[in-house]
Formats: sequence, C-alpha cells, structure tokens
Amino acid sequence: MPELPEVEFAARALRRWLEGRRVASAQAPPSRIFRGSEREAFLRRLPGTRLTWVERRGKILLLGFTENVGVLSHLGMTGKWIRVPKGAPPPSHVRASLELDDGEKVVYRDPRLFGRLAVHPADALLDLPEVRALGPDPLVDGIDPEALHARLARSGRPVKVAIMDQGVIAGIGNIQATEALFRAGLHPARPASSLTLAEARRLVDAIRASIEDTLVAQGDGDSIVYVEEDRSQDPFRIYGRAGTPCPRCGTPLEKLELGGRTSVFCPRCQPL
DNA sequence: ACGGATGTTCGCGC
DNA sequence: CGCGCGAACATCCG
Repeated sequence: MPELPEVEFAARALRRWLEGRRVASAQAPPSRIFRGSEREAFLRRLPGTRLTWVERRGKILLLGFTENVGVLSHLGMTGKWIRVPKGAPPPSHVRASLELDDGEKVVYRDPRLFGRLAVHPADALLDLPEVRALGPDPLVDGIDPEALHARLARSGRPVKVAIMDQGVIAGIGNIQATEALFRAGLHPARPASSLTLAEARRLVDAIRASIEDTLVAQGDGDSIVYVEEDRSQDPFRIYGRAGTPCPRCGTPLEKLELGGRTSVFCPRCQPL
C-alpha cells in the first residue's frame, strides 16, 4: 500500500516498536524480496543488534542497527511491517520477521512479493545509488517550486507521469499524483513542459497538502487506517472515484490511462 | 468470473 | 538519449 505517507507511517511505527529492544532472532523463508545473498545476510547480521535510527527517503525505508548493520526496505505494492504481540497468530504471507527480546515480533508481510529487503553497512545506506538517484523528498527536503518548474520544463511527458518519476520527486505514486493534480487544478495529461511557474507553485502546495491529509488520516498510533479499512471514508478526494460527482463542481469524474496507470480527473476543474 | 490494484524493472521499438 | 508500451511479478477484492 505504499506511497510516501504510508512509508512514513511505517517508519514511525518501526521506531516505536523496535526502539530500545534487542533483536533476539531473525527468520525469513526464501523469497523474491531478497536478491542474491541478501537473505543469508539478513539472517546472519540482524540477531543481537538494536535499532538505532529509522529514515525514509521517498518510498524507501532505511533502518540503522548497532554493529553498523543497515536494512533497506522497499514495500513494493503490498508490503507492510506489522507488530505481532507475544502469542498472537502471525499474519499470512510473512516474508521476514524479527523476534525481539521481549517475545514480541515485528514482521514484514508482502503477499505479492513486489517489495525488497537488503542489508548494507548502516553508515552507507544514505549513500546507496538507489537512494542518491531520488529527487527531493517532499517532507525531508521540501520541493522548491522553481527547481521543479525547471525540471518539468525539460520534459514533454504528461505532468502526472513526470511527478511519479522518483528522480523528479521522491515518494509520489498514483494516489498522491492523482490527488495533487486535482487540488492544483491541473489536467494529468498536460505536458510537463507546459506548466507555468505559477502552476508549479500550485502543484507543490497541492502535493504537500495531499500528503499531509493522508498522513493525518492514518493517525499516529498503532490504530488503523481508513485507507484499506473503509473505502467510503478514505481521505482521498477523487482517487478511485471515476464516475462519481466531482467534490468541487459536481461534474462526473473521468479517467484515462497515462504511463500504464489509471488517472482520475475532473474535466471541468482540471481542463487541458 | 473477470478485471483491476497504492510499484518497479526490463526488453523492445521508434 | 528520450519516450511509450507491454510484460512480469502473486494475491486479493469487489
């Protein structure tokens, strides 16, 4: 389920769950989330360590443990970190788990196996090529409207495709792109290079607002989340609502496909 | 039963 | 090099 807000949510949860505890043991059946010998590294290196820090860059989670052990976690499409209290039944599709010294478990569930876990030296995590390749993170770095405008000016791609490029802005996926473009009043198929500086400013503000609203909707505790529990109360204004009335003007929302992803938009509020 | 889904990567062709 | 397209991955949900 992960775009930036959900990955941020996972980062905050992992801090709470792992802080101050020792990893007693690690388990992981062979699966695609590990490449090469990453699984063996995970099983060998994690036991005995303690979490020292958690960072997020875009959709990438970075966990620093003692003994300079670092874990990179990408949640793919269906990855999720879950706390399993002592004695509670584990969820299905668990691909990796850390048993803590108090008997609690923190597990990584990923039914579709699109996610990835990798082990690196903790002090090298932020310098990994895939992390360096990311554009600015809206929460960590903030988005500079003029820099975004300049970057978009170089691309003829649809603006929606451009802002989902992790090298342009880190962490924007189909939901946040759809929501932000609606808030900014920009048609998703507008050529990126056609945006004025004023429109880029509106887009930056809309991205921030959309992310903030999604974070708020997720709450702050271990409690759950509109997002998957109750579609009718999810925090999204137009995502997944093609055919229903635009919340601003009542015109039926339409959809089109861009870059292989469904894009919902209001033909009146987001004119081409 | 069928179609679509919050992501990434790779190969192919223009 | 930029860009678009389709496929692949494996499962769940309506």
